[in-house]
Amino acid sequence: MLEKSFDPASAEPRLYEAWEKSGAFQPSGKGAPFTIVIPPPNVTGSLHMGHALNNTLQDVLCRFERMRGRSVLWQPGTDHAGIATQMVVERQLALQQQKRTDFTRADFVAKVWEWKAQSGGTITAQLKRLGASCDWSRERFTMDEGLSAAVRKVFVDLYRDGLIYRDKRLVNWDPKLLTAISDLEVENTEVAGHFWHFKYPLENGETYQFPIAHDDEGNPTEWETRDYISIATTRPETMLGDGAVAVHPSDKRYAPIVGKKCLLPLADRYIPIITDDYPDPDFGSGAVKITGAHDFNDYKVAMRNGIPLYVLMDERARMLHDDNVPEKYRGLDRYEARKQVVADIDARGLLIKVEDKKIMQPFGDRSGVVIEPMLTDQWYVDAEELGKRAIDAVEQGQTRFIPENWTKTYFQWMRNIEPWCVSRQLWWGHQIPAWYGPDGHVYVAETEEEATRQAVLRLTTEGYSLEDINAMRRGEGEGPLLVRDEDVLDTWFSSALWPFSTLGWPDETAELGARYPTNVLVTGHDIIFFWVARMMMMGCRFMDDVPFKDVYIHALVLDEKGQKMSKSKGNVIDPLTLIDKYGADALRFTLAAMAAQGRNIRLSEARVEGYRNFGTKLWNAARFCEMNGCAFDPAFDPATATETLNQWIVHEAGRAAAETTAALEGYRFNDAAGAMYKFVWNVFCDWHLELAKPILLGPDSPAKAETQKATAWVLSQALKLLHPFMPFVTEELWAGTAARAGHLIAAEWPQAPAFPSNDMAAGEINWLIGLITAIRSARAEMNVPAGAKIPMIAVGADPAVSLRIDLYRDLVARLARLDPISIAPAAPKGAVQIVHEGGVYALPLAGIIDIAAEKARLGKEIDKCVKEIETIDKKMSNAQFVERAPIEIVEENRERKIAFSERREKLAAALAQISEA
RNA sequence: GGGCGCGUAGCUCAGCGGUAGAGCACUACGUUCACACCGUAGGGGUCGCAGGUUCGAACCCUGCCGCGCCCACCA
Repeated sequence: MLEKSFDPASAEPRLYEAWEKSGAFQPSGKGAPFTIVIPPPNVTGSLHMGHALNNTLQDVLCRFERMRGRSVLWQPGTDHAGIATQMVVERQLALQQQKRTDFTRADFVAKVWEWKAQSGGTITAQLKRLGASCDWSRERFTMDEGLSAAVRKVFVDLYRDGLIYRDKRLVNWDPKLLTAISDLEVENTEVAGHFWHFKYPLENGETYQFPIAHDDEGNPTEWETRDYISIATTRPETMLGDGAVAVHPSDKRYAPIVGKKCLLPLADRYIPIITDDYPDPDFGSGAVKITGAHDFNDYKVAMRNGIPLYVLMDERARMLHDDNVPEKYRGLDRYEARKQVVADIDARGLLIKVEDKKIMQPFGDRSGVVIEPMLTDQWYVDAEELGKRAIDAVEQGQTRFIPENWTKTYFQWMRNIEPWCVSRQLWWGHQIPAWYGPDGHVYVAETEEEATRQAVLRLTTEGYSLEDINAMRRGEGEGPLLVRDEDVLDTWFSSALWPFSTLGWPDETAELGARYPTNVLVTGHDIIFFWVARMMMMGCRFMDDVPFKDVYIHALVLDEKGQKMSKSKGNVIDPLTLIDKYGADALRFTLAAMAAQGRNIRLSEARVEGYRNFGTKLWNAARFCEMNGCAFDPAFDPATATETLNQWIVHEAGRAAAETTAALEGYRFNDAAGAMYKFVWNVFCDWHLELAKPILLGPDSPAKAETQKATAWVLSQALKLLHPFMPFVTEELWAGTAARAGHLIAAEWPQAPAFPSNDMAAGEINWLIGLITAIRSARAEMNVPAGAKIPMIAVGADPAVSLRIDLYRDLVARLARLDPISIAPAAPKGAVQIVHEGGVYALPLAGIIDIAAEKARLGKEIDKCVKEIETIDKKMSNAQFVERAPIEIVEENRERKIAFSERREKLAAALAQISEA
């Protein structure tokens, strides 16, 4: 016996455990492989709405394909999330008044592992609550031994081929986290700032004529004598590191002083005035100060022109104690230094003006502090070279993006790609497999032994004696033989290998052979660059093939007002709260139903509630079946059904199945969910069960037996079709409605041939539904009390209609609340008349009928017909339309016109009659 | 500056060349034995604006007006 209602809280854990125990999450071994690798959530993470959507969609696909007989592997795992995880642990240390540097690196890393062991399972536990059918026996972690080995191998291999190299150049430096970060980890935000205009005096009191007024043709008409060059900056403190002032070569205003020198105030150095294409003569003064060591643009100009770089700041963005920095600024924070510089410039009478200005400022996406361009040694991946094949693969369609427009985003980035800075000055992560020898040479190898071997070999040829070398190895030399690079790799480096490293690479495992390329990657567009592009590069390079055939890019989940959810805004909707309140099925169905391609999801709780109600509806339908002896009979063959009603519902179920299947094949999750929603609620519950009631509640008969079986059969098909979306409630009903051998999760997906279509039956039942609806509508408009039974007369029914009336008399009577139903040649006086599919049906309400209301109703109906007819006439009278439109369309219009005309005539007759009465 | 996307019923959104749709909200009615997390019926839209293509446009094209996102070095 089914309970009165479904209780997700108790059923979900129980069902999940049963699935896992049954081995359903593991690939079956039969059927073609279907593989998805999960976008590994951060170990530090907890489930947010984005995860909920992402994993719901993956689970829908996995369950769908599993039921279709594929050997499904959904590969789970988590990401070590370098910066994020290190920050979490450091925050915990801070609570105990400790900091990372109180520990040795090894001890700190051990602490992180400890933390991971304790709390790292949070997100996977939460994924289970969602119902994710991952193969947990294969769970991986980006820093586990196998994946770390893959990382080392990839690094060494790329290094050997010159695709990874060490270089000193300007990087994005995070002065809070004290590490370099990649371009992608920088968020440029517009903030209110200032634009300071300074005078740099010319050397030796030199002067020149500077135009200050122009005629209509742009020729100067007025000049002033200047002994300085005017520059403007948003970052005054960097002026201390200027190496030159640049003007555009075509800028005539400055032509007289190009090649001369000006004084760099405060630093009291002389710097050259040079030309370069970079300055825009129409912006600011047209002259740009060049601070090569602290600005990306200036760096390029400095490189091109051989201008020296003056490094001003330390790793915390404080002014250096260094010759480059005048004494009074040393040790100041960059913003303190800024104030001081402006004040000092002003004091010297060199401040021309200060403007308010919106400026784009770079912030670290994790630290939130302003990023400082810094000249440091870092490791870089040659993304341009690796990107070539990744671009080709998408151009040639080996990987396709869905929706397709994301290919454009992908190409745009890939075609303008910059070297990828992969080293991070952190402790938590994959330490770079590079060692430095006493000669400063770098040895890159998968193991220290190998690096040592290389070092020994090289040093011997360089003239080091074996004795010295061995002394260094023993630690008895002047220093150690090798010192390992301290840096770790960008988290995305290991993530980039995920599709093959989790399948066993570099070992040639069976999975790797069978499952790479994986079928589809499901992810959000926010990590196309971070992750998708990098997987494409690494996959093409190391597997010689793309990592996935399809990339399904899903929406972002926003709040109901369309705002990004964020803790600071306080508009975060917690998926677990919704699961607690409405069940995982309701949340899943909501997300799937709203996952239309190319659109963001504005989640509202009302919607979740609505789909919870849908689950309840399904549950109650199943209870109804149970109470009425609709027992599932495995021997039942829908093709043998002889009852029209049963033929019809099988036909309709088949349509729903086909629609759902096609939608899922095309990643149209919303259409798939919508098709099932409509079928279950508006077809199966609203009509099939209602129409079946008289038979089911009536005496035993072959028709009743067939209806019971057909109804149970259709319900079980619906459970299958809904299972990918609502796995819990459907699984519970699967077990609760019949004794079955296996779990629903392992059942076979309904195939089209199982649903014989039957247009005759469809036509008949749809006629019946239309008639009942029309009568109900008329009753309501005539204010007939809902409970009142009234007579109906089928007027002048032709033999076919008479037959149907006889056949469905009881049903119509029951569902439209009629008694009796008769057939007569003419309508009685004062009756409400309904026109439906060419037939006229009269409700004799003499006495109770509101004649005015009925006239109004008929008038409205007639108006509708007239309007339709007019529209059609307009089309048909257009010779061009008849000539050029497809015949089917013309024919369709002709038929519609006939139908509307007939309807109008019958309504008009009814109106005439009621007017007489 | 470049790119992507969105403006359709009060709200959230489907539809994307041939009869304007759903959910929620709203109104009226309902003690019909699965379900009030329900049932029945209903109201509500010049599909942002203006042109164009077409026999026909919410849908295709162009421009404009709003809104959002991503990328980018204007000091």
